[in-house]
Amino acid sequence: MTHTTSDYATRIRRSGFRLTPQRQLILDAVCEGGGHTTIEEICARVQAKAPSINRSTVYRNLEFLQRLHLIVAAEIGGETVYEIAHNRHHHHLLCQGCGRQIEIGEEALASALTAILRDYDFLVLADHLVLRGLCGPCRAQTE
Amino acid sequence: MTHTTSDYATRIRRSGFRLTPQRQLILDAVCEGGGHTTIEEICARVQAKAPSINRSTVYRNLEFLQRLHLIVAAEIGGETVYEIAHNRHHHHLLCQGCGRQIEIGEEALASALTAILRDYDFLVLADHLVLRGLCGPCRAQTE
DNA sequence: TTACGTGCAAAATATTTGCAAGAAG
DNA sequence: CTTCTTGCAAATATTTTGCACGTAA
Repeated sequence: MTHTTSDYATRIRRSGFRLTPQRQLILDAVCEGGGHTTIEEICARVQAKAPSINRSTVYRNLEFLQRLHLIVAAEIGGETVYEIAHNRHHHHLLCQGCGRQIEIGEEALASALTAILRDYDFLVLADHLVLRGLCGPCRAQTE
Repeated sequence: MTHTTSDYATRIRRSGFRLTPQRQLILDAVCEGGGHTTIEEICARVQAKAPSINRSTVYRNLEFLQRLHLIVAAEIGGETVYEIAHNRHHHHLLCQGCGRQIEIGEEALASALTAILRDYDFLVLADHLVLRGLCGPCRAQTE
């Protein structure tokens, strides 16, 4: 969940791009989100530290950081959200009751996806899926 | 995949709302999409038949038809898409190579979701999931 | 006849782009 | 120095809203 700045710095420079304060702050902002973070939240965090940073810079860099696979995007309820890229593929459980996010390894769905490959001749590439539902406490509360 | 107008008409009227030509055309447009249809496609189809129908009417009615559970929405790549509501829960496989859509029953993921309930005490409610990947022919082509 | 719905236009949001000035390497 | 980046502003794109008029039931 944490990111060591130097690592990212190296990867950005190695790719022939520059590590600007803006990029660091945007990366920090995505990281601080813990799980999924919206553009709005990213802008807020970034501009709290450096108000002069423009929205378009945020847009451009979120796309840039995705291209370098330093962050990944997912859709939740029509909204694009971002998080720091893990090496390990994984998915998320998002509780509609309390908003809690649970991260699960890709193995949780692996057998189902294998079955789909077998039954439908279709290779699912979807990493980083968001599955919505209800966690135990919230289900108990609803009943 | 088809919808009998009278059935929908009845359901709309029973709920105390009106069946307008606009609503019929919008419902038809969603239906013609076969699988998932974007707002843009819906507007195009609707306005081909009745150019005077306004975009805002389309927006309003897509929301309206969702409330009545006559259509359902899903997100693909940040875009909201619509389709006629089935009674049967199901998911979609979307080929990133050729754009082909394959519909799969909910049972394809059932065991995985049951395992998630057991392992994480989390009940996944996500019906109508969109899984992206590559179909057989497209995988063969890529290699 | 009576609300429910629609078209229109304008407002509110969200995202993208061109360009000159700034700065990382 | 070089050219990648940024900020700014304007252009686009997308969605929502208010309101008077139209119409389904």
